[in-house]
Amino acid sequence: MRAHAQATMSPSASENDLNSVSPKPVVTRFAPSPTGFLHIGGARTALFNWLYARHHGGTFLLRIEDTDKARSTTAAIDAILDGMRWLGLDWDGQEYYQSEFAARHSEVAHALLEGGAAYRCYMTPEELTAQRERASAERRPFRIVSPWRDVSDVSEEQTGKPFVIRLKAPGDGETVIDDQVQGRVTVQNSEIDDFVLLRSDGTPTYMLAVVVDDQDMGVTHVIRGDDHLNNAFRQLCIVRAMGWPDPVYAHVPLIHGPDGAKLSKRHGALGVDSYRDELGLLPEAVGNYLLRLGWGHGDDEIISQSQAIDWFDLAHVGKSPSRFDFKKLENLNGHYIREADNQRLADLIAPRLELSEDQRGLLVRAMPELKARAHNLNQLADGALFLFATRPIAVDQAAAEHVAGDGRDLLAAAHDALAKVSNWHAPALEEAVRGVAERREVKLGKLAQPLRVALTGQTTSPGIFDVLALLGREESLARIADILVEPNE
RNA sequence: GGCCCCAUCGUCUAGCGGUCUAGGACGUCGCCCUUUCACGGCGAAAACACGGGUUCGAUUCCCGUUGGGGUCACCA
Repeated sequence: MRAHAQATMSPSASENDLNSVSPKPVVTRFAPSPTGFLHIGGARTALFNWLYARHHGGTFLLRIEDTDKARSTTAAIDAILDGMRWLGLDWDGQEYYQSEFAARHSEVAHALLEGGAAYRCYMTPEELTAQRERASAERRPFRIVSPWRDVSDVSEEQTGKPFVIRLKAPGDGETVIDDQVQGRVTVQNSEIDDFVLLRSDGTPTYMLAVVVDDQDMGVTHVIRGDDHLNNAFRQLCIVRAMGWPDPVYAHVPLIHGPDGAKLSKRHGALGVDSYRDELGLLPEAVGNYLLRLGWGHGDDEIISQSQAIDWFDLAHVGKSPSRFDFKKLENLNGHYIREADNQRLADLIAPRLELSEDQRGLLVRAMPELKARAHNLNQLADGALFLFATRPIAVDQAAAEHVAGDGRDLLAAAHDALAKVSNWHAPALEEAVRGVAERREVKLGKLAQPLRVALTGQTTSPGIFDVLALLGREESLARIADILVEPNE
């Protein structure tokens, strides 16, 4: 699989033991399976686990559930780690890889077997499907009934055949989980079937692996997606059969697409890497959005990561699924772009603009004007394009009309006035341009638009005086002159 | 279909029996600011799914209906 420092499965976060007095220290974990990118729902689960641990001064662990070797890839693992780092979700210690604990999983399965809480089941796949089909034909719920459940002595001929180890489910009574998000949930034990612990090839199933790993890693709080709530009852059977302490469960509702159905590729469900690279979002915006999706703190909307750590709790996590609203995410992103450091933003978009050092300087200087207008980094980069365009600059079709007719005359007048400005800064430039407008008895807008088109090639841009100042005297006058000499097409 | 869960403006949510003629945010629509676009400011439309209870009093508690979601593998 993958080389990494040995992750010791030391029970509990022993480092904290001396400091914590009565309640046991909180240990949470995020346990993604590396079969794809870190999707947005996973990111939120990770965020909640991280926040809960940090809020309680506990430990946040990361475990890669790579037991399905056929579907797990190192590229997916890297994408997950990368996504978490980007979101600022640092995990404690080395990440764990579930595949490395197969022996331990098997050991527990056999312990269960010895203790009589599990049994070898020799049913063939054919027998299984036959049973399943019979159930659906009779329109009754399928629950496996293995003839091997209570067989004590197995014939020698049989023992040579392949078998799986199944848990002996309780059968009667009921199991209750006090879920920190969903509340008290009760399930009749008759609903819980004899699920597989160890496959016929000796590998552990997910159901077994999670429980064993959570126990060995000292996980106290299992915070995960709602889709695992049903599993929790089965997992609890293993926990109790082993005599281990129940973990605290918190099942967070899933994120849905705009149409209310589970978020999927159809909705453009993306990896967090796409939120960064393709959508041009800032990690603080994505984090803030994810936090507020399904959790609230009064009327607060803009919440920093440290505030989130202070405020986060499971009690205020909503119980119903929430829909993903991209508009709100982008609005938040606009806010964080405006808040962001100019140099940082310039560094973020410089690569896609392919700038020289000098040009980077200009970009930083222009940033206060540029960032006020962008909701994502793509818009930010687009907005900066005019600064680095080479003359004669291209003029948008729609913009061209502003530099024809009257506009052209005004532009000529502006050019002359600007050429006389000695102190090339916004205030002086404004004075000169306004002077022209007054003499020609036109509103400033009549002059500003042609000027904007000549300087940027577009009808929208930062304030025109800032544009002039940013571009500099020589470049500005040249761009205006270009328009004046070039006959309009 | 069985089991489990959920239900406040279009969306995210506040509300934890009277403070609700239901608050905030995004989005939408006006107006203001203004050289364009944004930003910002002001304002508007917009919700307690329905029906029964409990209670002096229900958005808040209980039951049912409807609607939505999750889950039913030798996948995780």
